[in-house]
Amino acid sequence: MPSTIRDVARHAGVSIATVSRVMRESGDVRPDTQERVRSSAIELRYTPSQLGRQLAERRHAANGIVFPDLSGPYYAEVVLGYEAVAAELGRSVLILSTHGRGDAEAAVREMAGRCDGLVVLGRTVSDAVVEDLAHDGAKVVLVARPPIALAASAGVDSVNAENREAAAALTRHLLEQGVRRIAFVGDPDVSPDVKERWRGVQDVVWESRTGAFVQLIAVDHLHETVGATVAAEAIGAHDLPDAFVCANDELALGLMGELGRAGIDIPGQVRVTGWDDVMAARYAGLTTVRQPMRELGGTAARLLDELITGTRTDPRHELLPTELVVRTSTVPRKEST
Amino acid sequence: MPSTIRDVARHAGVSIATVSRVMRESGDVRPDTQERVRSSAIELRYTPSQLGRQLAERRHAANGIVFPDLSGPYYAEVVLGYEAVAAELGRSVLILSTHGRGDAEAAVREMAGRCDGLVVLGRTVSDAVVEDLAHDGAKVVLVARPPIALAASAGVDSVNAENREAAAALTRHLLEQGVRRIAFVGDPDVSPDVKERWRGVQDVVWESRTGAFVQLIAVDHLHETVGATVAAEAIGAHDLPDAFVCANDELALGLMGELGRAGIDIPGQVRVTGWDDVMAARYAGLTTVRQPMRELGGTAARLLDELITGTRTDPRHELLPTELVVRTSTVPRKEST
DNA sequence: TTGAAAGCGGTACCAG
DNA sequence: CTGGTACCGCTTTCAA
Repeated sequence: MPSTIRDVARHAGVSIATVSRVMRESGDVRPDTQERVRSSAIELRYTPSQLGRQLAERRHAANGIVFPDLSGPYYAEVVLGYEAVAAELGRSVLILSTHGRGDAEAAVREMAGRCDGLVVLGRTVSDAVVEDLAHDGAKVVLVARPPIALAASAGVDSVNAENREAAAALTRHLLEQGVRRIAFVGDPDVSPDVKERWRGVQDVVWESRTGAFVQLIAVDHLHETVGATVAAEAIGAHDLPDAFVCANDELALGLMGELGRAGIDIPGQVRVTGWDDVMAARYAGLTTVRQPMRELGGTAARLLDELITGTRTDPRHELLPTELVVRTSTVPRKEST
Repeated sequence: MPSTIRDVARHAGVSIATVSRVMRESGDVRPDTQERVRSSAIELRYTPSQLGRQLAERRHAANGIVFPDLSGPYYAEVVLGYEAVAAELGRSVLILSTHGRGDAEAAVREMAGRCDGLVVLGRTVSDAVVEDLAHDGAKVVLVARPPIALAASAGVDSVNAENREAAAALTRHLLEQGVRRIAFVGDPDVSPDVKERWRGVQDVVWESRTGAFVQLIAVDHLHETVGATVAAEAIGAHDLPDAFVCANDELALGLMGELGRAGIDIPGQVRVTGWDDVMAARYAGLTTVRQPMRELGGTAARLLDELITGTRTDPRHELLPTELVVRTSTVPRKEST
């Protein structure tokens, strides 16, 4: 239906080679010929087929990003940051949410075949798959997921937000508030990030010599409802810790809601912390750790571009700083934002 | 670098036609030949090139989605709903955020050349561009944007959330609370959705015969900070209406924050409403209107698929229901979620 | 400066 | 059931 390079060539009375040269502004073409081709192209509403072009150039000028899902601001922001930079670098962006689906691996491979490189976020596919892709020549950048160590995986970059030290800072903050018994809510095995946070908490608790201790409430899903359930159980068992350290804000917010309904005072009777600093955290007065989500995506896009263009070949691993945000869920109100 | 269909053909001692047949499970191939080809393919780590395939089939098996940006849950959810259904239908998803960029039109055209059809969200590109794309054979579905009327634009579907009636319901709710002076915050010209909401409010105010009236505070951007500014100005001018009806939740939340800091009681002295029902709205007790964001995206994906596969040719326009969510920003607390 | 032609990696028709 | 081959639409030598 749309016109092809041959249509234009015929119309302008030149060869397809010349049309190609004009369209991509490569090679020398006499101005008047150029003009003729241009007007023919316009008249015929000609747009070079991306497919033909890509096949000939053996490149997609597109890259992908794989994430677990897009609910909650976290991944959305990362994707946004990624898209912004990728667009700036002149590349299209393909997205793929593995969500619950079991066919994640196949889907990711499919996607890999459609782009020059991709970013893999968190727990979406196994390291084995990533290595395999890299082995097949795909350029890969890992985000919110520890670097792959294997020698074979040279050329796989990674970008992460600092977790362990931030968790430590958060924990120190709690200990300063007199907290001794901490309950960590979240499953360290569900995501590498959570594992790091869990470690950071343990680090401080152990070395603090304050008699503080931490228990693990390993909930596999990180939703509001799960948080509410955890709170309800703790309340029912008359077993409130001094502080709930939650793996993310949603969890913490759900938990706070339930505690509030039960008439339990925060931070008087129990303190609560989250992670991510989503918008709702501010309105709920939730102490949390802010991550540079946008930058995570943007940095990944840059690294990926370097890998694709071959500007750099040695793997690189970035660690972006995070920030503790203290609010009224851990410190009695005085002034807060 | 990766092996091609010819490599496999040679290795298996067959023709490329046979390899193609085996790979796509079309045509009849003797089992043992099939087996031979399969093992060759595996041995050579052969994956059919998407590009070659797409070019030959003259289809991308991908569709795009264009949105203003991804901050805030609204577009993120729509995109998520879209991706989920598209994946289910076996199509890859390309995203494009026009954000502030001025080259939106070029970017969208680029994208159109990479997929079989696309969804255009809200205020991203002009109707003229959309019509042009459609004219060039692109399949288009509009979301959060009124249908295009022009005859030439046959084949452009649309999906929208109900705005006017919901705004009317919201307004009636306010009038029942004794509200007479309403300030509508948001620019009806900034988005078609906002315009509809503005109309819905006017509808009720005019026909109510209660002496109620509404003034328009046309802010062009819909951020928290803008909301805070509007509130600050109203406070400074000692000019508080009975209710602020905001074009979205962010705006309303920013406004509430400022009012709260000024010691003004909500809903005692002034009522506030938002739109979208973002997570923070619940924690802030904000009365708002919930939109089926996920469904907007999902429905768009389905319509688009019908257009692409040619299952349907006549244009279709869906209107999805919305729901008024009353919270404490308009009704003094008793019980709330 | 321009054109002819050889790919890029598949699909699918037509013989055999 | 299988092979030969003509495309799909564009890029890029190589000559003229």
